[in-house]
Amino acid sequence: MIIISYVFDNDKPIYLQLEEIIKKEIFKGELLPSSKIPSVRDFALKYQVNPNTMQKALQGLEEEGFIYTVRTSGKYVTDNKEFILKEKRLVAKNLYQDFINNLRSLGYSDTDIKKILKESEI
Amino acid sequence: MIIISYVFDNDKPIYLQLEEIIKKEIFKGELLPSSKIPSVRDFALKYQVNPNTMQKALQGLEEEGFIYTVRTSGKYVTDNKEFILKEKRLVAKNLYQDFINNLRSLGYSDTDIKKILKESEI
DNA sequence: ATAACTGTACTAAGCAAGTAATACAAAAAA
DNA sequence: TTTTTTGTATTACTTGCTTAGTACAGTTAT
Repeated sequence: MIIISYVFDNDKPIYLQLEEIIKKEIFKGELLPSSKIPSVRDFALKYQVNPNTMQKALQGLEEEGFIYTVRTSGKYVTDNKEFILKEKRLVAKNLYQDFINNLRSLGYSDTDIKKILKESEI
Repeated sequence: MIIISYVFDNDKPIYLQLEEIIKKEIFKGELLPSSKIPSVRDFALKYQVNPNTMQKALQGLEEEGFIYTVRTSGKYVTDNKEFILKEKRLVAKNLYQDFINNLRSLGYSDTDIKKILKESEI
C-alpha cells in the first residue's frame, strides 16, 4: 500500500480536492478505463483521510460519470474513453475562460490580454 | 446610497470575497488613490453584509497596504499608485502561472499548452 | 456644548458544513 | 459455514463563519 502524503488546502473541502486529484489520475491515465480502483477504505488510507470523506469524493465522481459501482464488488473507472477525453478538454477550456475572465475583471482589455499571452514564455 | 445586490459564493468566506471585489475596484480606478471610501457601516449597507464582516474585509485590505485608516475620520485608498499597479500585475502573473500549472496537472505537455494558447481566440 | 459620525473592540449565540466513529447489509473468499 | 471485504447509512462532534448586540473614544458638524 502506497501512502500519499498529500497536503490539502484548508480553503476547500477535502472531499472536493480528492475529487480533483482522482479525476486527474484518470485524465493522466494513472487510473485506466474499466480498471478497478482501491476500496473506499484503502483509498482513504492511501490519502490519509477518513473513509467517509473518501466516500463522499467517490460519490461525486460517480455522479459525474467518471466511475461506477458494483455493490459489494467495488468501484471501477468508466470504460467510456471518449467521455474522459471530452471532460479533460472541457476542464482545460474552462480553465482558459476563467483565466481570461479574471484578467478582464482586473481591468485588462482584450488587447492587453492578447499582448500578455503573446509575450509570455511558458 | 447605491445598494449592490451582489451574489456571494458560498464556497468562500464573504469577507474574502469583499476583499477581492474592493481590490478590483481599486485596480480598475473605480476607487481612486487617496480618495475616501465609504464608512464601514455605509459600505456594509451597500453590499448588504454585516458591518463586522465588512470591517474584517477592510482590515485585510489595510494589512495588504491597499487602504489606510485615519481614526475617527475614515478610511482612504493608498496614494501609492506604483504599489497598486505592481499588485495588479502580480495578480495577473499569478493567474497566468496557476493557469499553466493547472493545465500541466491535467497531463498537458508544454508543447500542448503552447498549441492551445496559439489557437485560442479570446 | 451637544449631537452625529467615525473606527474599533468585545462577547455571545447560532448555524452550516466537514469530519469522524460506528454499525449494517450483502457478496465473495476461505 | 465462517470470515473477510465490499459499499452504505446514521449519528454525533468540531470548527469556523456570520450575525447580533453593545460599548467606547475621538473628531466633526450643528
